[in-house]
Amino acid sequence: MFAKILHFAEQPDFDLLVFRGIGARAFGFPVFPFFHYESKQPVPRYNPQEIEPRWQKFWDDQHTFKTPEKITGEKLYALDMFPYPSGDGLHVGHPEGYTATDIVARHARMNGKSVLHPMGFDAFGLPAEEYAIKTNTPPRVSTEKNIENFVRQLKMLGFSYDWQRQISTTDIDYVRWTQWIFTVLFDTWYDHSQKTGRPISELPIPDDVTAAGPEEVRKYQDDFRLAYQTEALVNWCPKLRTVLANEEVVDGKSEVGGHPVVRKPLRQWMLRITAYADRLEQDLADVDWSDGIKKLQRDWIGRSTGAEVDFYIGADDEIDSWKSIRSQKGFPRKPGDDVLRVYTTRPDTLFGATYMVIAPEHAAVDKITTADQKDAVKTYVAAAAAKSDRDRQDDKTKKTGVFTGAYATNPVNGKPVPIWIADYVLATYGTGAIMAVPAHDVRDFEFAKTFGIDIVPVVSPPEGTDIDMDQLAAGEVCFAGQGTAINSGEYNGQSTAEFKASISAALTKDGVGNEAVNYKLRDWLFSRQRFWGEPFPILHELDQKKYAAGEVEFTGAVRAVDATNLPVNLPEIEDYTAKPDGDGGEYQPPLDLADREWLYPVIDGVTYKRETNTMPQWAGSCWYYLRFIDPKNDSVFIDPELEKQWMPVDLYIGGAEHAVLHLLYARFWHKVLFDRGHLQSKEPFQKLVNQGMILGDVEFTGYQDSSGAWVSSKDVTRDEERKPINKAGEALNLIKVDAADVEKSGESFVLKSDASIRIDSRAHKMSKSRGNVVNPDVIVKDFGADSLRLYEMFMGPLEQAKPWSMKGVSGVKNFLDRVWRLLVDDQNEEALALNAAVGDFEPTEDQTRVLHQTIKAVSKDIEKLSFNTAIARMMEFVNFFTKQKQRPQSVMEPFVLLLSPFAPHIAEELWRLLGHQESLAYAPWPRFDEALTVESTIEIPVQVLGKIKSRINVAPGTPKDELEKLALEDEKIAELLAGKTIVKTIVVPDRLVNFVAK
RNA sequence: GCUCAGGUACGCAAACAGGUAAAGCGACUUGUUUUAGAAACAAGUGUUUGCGGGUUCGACUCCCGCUCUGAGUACCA
Repeated sequence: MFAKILHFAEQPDFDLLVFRGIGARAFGFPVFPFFHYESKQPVPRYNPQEIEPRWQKFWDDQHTFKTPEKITGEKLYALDMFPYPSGDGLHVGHPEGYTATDIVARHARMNGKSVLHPMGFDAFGLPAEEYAIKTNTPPRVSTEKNIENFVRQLKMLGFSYDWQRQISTTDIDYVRWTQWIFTVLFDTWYDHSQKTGRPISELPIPDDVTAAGPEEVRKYQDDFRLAYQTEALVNWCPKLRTVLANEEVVDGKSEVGGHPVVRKPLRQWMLRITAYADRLEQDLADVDWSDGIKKLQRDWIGRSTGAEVDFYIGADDEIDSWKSIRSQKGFPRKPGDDVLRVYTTRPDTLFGATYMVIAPEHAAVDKITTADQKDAVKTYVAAAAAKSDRDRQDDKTKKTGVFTGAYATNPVNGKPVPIWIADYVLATYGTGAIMAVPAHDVRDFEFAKTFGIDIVPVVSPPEGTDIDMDQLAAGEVCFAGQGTAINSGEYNGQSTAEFKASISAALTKDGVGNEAVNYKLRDWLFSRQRFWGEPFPILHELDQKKYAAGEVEFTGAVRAVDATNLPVNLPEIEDYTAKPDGDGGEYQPPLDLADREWLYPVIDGVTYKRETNTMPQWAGSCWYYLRFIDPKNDSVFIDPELEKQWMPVDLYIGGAEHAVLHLLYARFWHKVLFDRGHLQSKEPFQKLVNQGMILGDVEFTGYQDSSGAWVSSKDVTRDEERKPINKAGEALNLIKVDAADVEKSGESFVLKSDASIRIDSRAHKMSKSRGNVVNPDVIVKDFGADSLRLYEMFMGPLEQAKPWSMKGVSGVKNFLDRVWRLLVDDQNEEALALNAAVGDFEPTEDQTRVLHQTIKAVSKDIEKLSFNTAIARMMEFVNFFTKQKQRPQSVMEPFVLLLSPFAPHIAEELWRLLGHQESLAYAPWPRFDEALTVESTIEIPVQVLGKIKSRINVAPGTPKDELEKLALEDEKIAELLAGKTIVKTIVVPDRLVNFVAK
């Protein structure tokens, strides 16, 4: 490659500066010479730089891809996961999914379907705000600039979006409806008995609450809303000055920027997604997603069933009265002060519960701790609070804990069990307390071993398990599986399943337990202390007297902004770099910098303070697919009639990184809106496909020690910071090795100069720091948009991760060049003219067959989203017809149509050359005739004992007995079978003949 | 540790309700033509499907075990 470049650079008429600028310096990879066509040269050579912008302008001017007003016939809603418009512009990963949906959309239009294919931008979020803080530029300004750049790049790739429908989550008009949906969530409670979300006004209020007055009623209602506030222990990132969702914290550090995260209590808005957990899980059955993604979502929801059980911790002499009250009144909704409530999936092991553990953050910690344990507990709890999630994780195998000094009573046998505090119990799951059964739970087992607590086996393993019964009885091993009950009084002998059922019934009868369901899924922490997000449409009532006196104090009452007063715009901020501080030196969100007029609105004479948290970036992406259907409506968020017509999304393509959160959140909102009668579709995304990641070009990496000697990669390990070290523990240097200096040896690569040195070969994720990022702008400039589209589809299966290869791009460019020459007279320098070989010929039988085979294969492959094979079939077509002296126009035309969804610009250009004045965007998709795809003769193998010995030529569809006869007549076969007896003959028509002979 | 995906030529890949292994692209070799260089055109090279076993007339495809790679996840009681 370098030789070429130098050669080129020596040319006096070659623009060296341009070359250097685009190539080696700016982007760090070689540039292929053929993009430097002189554009003065009019037409004969394929020149995407001239063709592509021309057709893009044509489509734009003609509104070619405008969504039809009314659906006629079938509809297709093809949707891409809209991008965050970062300042870096489009990444080559974006066009992969976008090209796939574009092919499907274009193909559907040609099949007469009504197509909705929109694009928009998910434009709230941290980077714009970080940029604002750094440069004091309003985020809206930089965001709009970035969107403009994204639109330019997307148009440059020739996607058939209906640009009239472009939206951004930051549009004031869009924010209005995002806020409106929040008010719906705020106004909704989940009725578990009817399994639906209902207006808060329909929430039944218990009499004692009503009697306590309107204030109590309000609090009761607030407890049930899908959007509610809580004082939550949050992941606080001091550097980013915001709270992060659990999902945004990776290894105790912020996902964005990698800053340390600590835990801190703060008032937060939460969304009660857990109320919908069951429906989110069950309705997965109705959608057409891969099993992998469904499983991912199911695991994330993490439904488990078991029982809640109360352990008595009150005064010993009152236990009998407690028991009798419980057996009369039953299991209360909220546990009282006299019990510790636990959640367990194994109520059948209750007899083996030899101690209890509560989380360090559990509310009962202070209450139950005895005087002599106070100091130890205090120390432990403080240490646990200071520990990051990362630290807790690292110590996972080492169990820590402290005894509270208190005991509870085991409800099944009345035995006292000690109560411990340990951080292996999570405050946020179940009830934050567990009954510990060390004989049958690995974690409890480790803990009990560490602290010398009794281990009582109560489940005998079934036969066939390699658990030693003696060891189990001695408390030396732990068995977590199912089996038969022992040491469990009257329950002895029951199987785990029977026991679960019978004990649950007994606990319920005594009022000390209840069946319960739990989820790993937690409620969604929905507020951020940031500027660049949707403001909450929420007003906090102020104490009016104190406000008049200049003090700000909340009454606790909260109301939503009336729909007529939406949107709540973000206030103008003068200094984005300022850090607002509250009265007590507490950190305040940036919106507290707003002027008083914005901050303290007066409604009906009452002064409120606006909520100054903002929504997370997920909010806008939760419903954008609905707005695309009706983007300009200013009376509702979507016209129900249009929603009915277009929903659900028929094909949704995007990165696997959104397989869990975005999809779960969007489905949740969708279901709430459905329950409240605003939507008619139950699920938003019918078919979902995750594209694989595009990795950088394959790199070879070797290792050298400090003396510069090579170290084979099999002798390299990683230290704690994942830096490479050799066996002696010395740090090693990573050395990039040129592909020319390595060769394959067995399964791995070795240095050519020293075959004992193994070299790592791997394609890495594209990243700025690695310097292997490929910029789509450059590819379009060098090869054209059609080549980029075609290459990204040709690399391999859509869902698979694949490495980028510049040589591959030139391969598909070469294909398009061949397509061009197939139809264009490249000798004619004067004007664009048809190749002389193309004409009004009658196609030969072979030509017809190749055409129909190609139509068939390409059509099927598009339906299967198997674009790489579709392209391969078109390459075969071109290889065949390049050799044909006569290329019938009636064959060339359908081929151009087949190519058009993949490479629309060149196809439009050739379509026009073939004499059509209209765009081919709505030309009917070519049909094939099955009969014409059949070969006149086929060659089939003849096997003896499963080994191929000969081949015979027959007409397709030759019947079995005929085939057998022909095979037997074959000379070689006859020779081989001579003197042997045929035991069995297998004949598969059109496939093979196999003789089993002895 | 667990879950999932995957291992086919030098690289990317195709075929898999079991039936001619390598379609297609790149790489490589040779030739033709044109050439300042590239390009174009033509012909050709390569291996038996990660390893071991099983089922079968027949296994890349199904089953069992192992191994390697990648992704996700992490005490969820």
